[in-house]
Amino acid sequence: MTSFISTYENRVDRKGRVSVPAQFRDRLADFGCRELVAYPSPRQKSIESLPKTVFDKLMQQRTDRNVEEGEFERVLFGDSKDSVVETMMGLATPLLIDNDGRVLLPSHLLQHAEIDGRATFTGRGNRIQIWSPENHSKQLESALETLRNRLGAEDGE
Amino acid sequence: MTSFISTYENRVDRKGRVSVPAQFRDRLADFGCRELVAYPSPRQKSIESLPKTVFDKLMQQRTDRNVEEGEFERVLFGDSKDSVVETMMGLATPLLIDNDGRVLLPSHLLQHAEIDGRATFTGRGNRIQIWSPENHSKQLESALETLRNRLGAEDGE
DNA sequence: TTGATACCCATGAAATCCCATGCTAAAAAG
DNA sequence: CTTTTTAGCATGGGATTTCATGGGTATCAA
Repeated sequence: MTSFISTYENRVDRKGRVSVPAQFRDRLADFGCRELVAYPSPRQKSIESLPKTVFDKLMQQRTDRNVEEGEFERVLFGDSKDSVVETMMGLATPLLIDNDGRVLLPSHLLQHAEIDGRATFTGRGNRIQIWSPENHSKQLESALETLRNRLGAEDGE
Repeated sequence: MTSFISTYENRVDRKGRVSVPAQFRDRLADFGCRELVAYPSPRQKSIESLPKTVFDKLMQQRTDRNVEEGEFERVLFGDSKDSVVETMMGLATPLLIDNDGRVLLPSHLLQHAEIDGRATFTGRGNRIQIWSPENHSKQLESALETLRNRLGAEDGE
């Protein structure tokens, strides 16, 4: 299946609208999907998002498994181990893509990601991350640093 | 199994277009592929690229498996162990080959590889590298130097 | 009514398509 | 063996389409 790759920077207008990069919209269309589900990243100052169809599928599997296994308490009250995931569900927001290919980013997500004026969309395989350009650069720089260390600095060229 | 070999130097026009060498296009056709995925080499001032079909296959292995297995947190937030791979996904760009056999090189890749006016395509088996002619010569020279040292300067000339 | 959101259209810039040209190397003709 | 054709390919430029973006208007709820 197709995956989300590459990085794009788009403008957030005064109404809070941003164009989802056309490349990503095309990938979404492969899923038969015009909607994202977005939630704050717990570790980073970024927004994570999934195609709604993928998100729904995950939820379904999770529920089914608990029901099948007769985990009544877990179905009724949840599982303390999963509290992180369940917390995220409360924070998750569906992002409907309009006819012009734009979404409206809710303010709590904008605040979490410190986005103001410009937003960087970056592909993560089956996810899409949304950053402020500044925070994205920082993150990328440190990730590359880690990568270089891991590969080991060979020829300087 | 077909592979990319040999080296070609082509012109980058003012729109940022470059012809992909016909030899390489033919190899791509063997993969049933009219598209490359390009990303900066972390160690060198060059662009690395793979046939999109090959890249997709790689990604698919790690991407879809998590979804199938319902690995919740991993799908939602990614896996810190895989951060290197995810970083590369953000840096990767699809390069669509047009009807004239050309691709449009995005500016961040041109900058990374210090390409301006001319580009050197060089086969690396299953990959294609793209260099500025100058950096490519240097790299080649030092690679040969390394090779000579390794083999030892035994036989006279 | 007011504020927020969805829908519609206009615009400029950038990416893509399409066609013409010229170069080079191989093939054909003398 | 030399000269002439031919075909494949890289390259340039103009035309066309895609895309991001801004603004106006309709719709709905508080």
